Amino acid sequence: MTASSAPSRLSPRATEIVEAARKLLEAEGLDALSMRRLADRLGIRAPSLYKHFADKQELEAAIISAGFEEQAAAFEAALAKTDDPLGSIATAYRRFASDHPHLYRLMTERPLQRDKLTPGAEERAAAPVYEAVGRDLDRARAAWAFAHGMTNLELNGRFPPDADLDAAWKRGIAAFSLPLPQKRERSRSYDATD
Amino acid sequence: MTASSAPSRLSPRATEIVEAARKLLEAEGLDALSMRRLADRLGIRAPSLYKHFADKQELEAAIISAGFEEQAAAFEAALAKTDDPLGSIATAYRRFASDHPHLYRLMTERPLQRDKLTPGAEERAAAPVYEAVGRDLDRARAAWAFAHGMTNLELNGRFPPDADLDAAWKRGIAAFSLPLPQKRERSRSYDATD
DNA sequence: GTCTATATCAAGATAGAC
DNA sequence: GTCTATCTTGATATAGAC
Repeated sequence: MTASSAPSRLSPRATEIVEAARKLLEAEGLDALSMRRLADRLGIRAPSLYKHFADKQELEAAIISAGFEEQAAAFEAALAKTDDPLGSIATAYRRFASDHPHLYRLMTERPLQRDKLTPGAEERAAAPVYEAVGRDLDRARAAWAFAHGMTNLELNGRFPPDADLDAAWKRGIAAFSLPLPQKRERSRSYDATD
Repeated sequence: MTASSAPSRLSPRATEIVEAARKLLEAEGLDALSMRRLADRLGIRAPSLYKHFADKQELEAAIISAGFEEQAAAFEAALAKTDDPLGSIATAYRRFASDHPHLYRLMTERPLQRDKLTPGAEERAAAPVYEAVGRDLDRARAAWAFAHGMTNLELNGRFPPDADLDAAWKRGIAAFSLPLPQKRERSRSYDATD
């Protein structure tokens, strides 16, 4: 009974397993992430995994938690040195998803089992977005939805192949950015229709 | 060989099967949509379904095509009688997804097999969004991404339970709406920071 | 921490008769 | 258009030995 249902520190071996699982996920996609195939990669048998994780959900939650931590670090770094907070975070967001599309899917495509996640990880990833929009909750949620929507539609190949997605990203970022305080004249420009 | 891989008119029996499949999907979710369970609902055996559809993907494509047609009709109706095109379409979009969450997921969560869809159905559903934003492609894509992102995050329970999602929707709709031509003063108001 | 053996279940799909 | 019989594959998970 090494495994527990409450999120707790992982043993060294469990950490190795999570890392292998993430590699498998990123290399071959969500459908390939089965206990059998993971065990194959580790050179052990599938039932052995259950000594480290109570069930597959717990393993997935560990992967997701690690993803949130990584996302949080990327967002915090993006925010640290920029005068375009939302643009900078959006770029980091987009990059994270395109670097780890299958991980991103795992993290977003289903309801989160929050009780199994590392406490605080999700919040830590969300906080920089909130900061970047001037601590306006509605704006933060709308901006997040925009970024997630772009990412998801892009990952699912829903845009035409010739679509200028950079331009669409820019349009959305502009729509949710705070006006620069030092130049008041610009506060109207990004909504000019033509 | 009743079934074909190219999208063609469905036989009456095939149409019945698609309707039953959609009911099963909407009632019990994507995981429940198996050939066996569908056959059960129809009172037949699973192999019989393969006389009407070459494979499961073809059946799913028929469901998705019907979903696009329905979405298109809803959007066209929403656009017909309103002075707030994007707001009106957004409401229709949100309603479609909340009325048919599992269908919405089927329609959005994976890459589309476009060669199996009813020709034109996807485009017909997209056209009203394009119209609603003044035929600005970047704006249309950004607005679509916002709406899809809100919907997807909502369906996946990613927002806190006490989040004011109506407000977030309003904020996003405002961000992508065309300024009203007759009242020029309003064109700044929806971007006021505070 | 890993093993073998096994339970249980369900999926998509085909062959060929009627 | 539907049937029975069957193939093939793969999943999560448990028991109990070492």
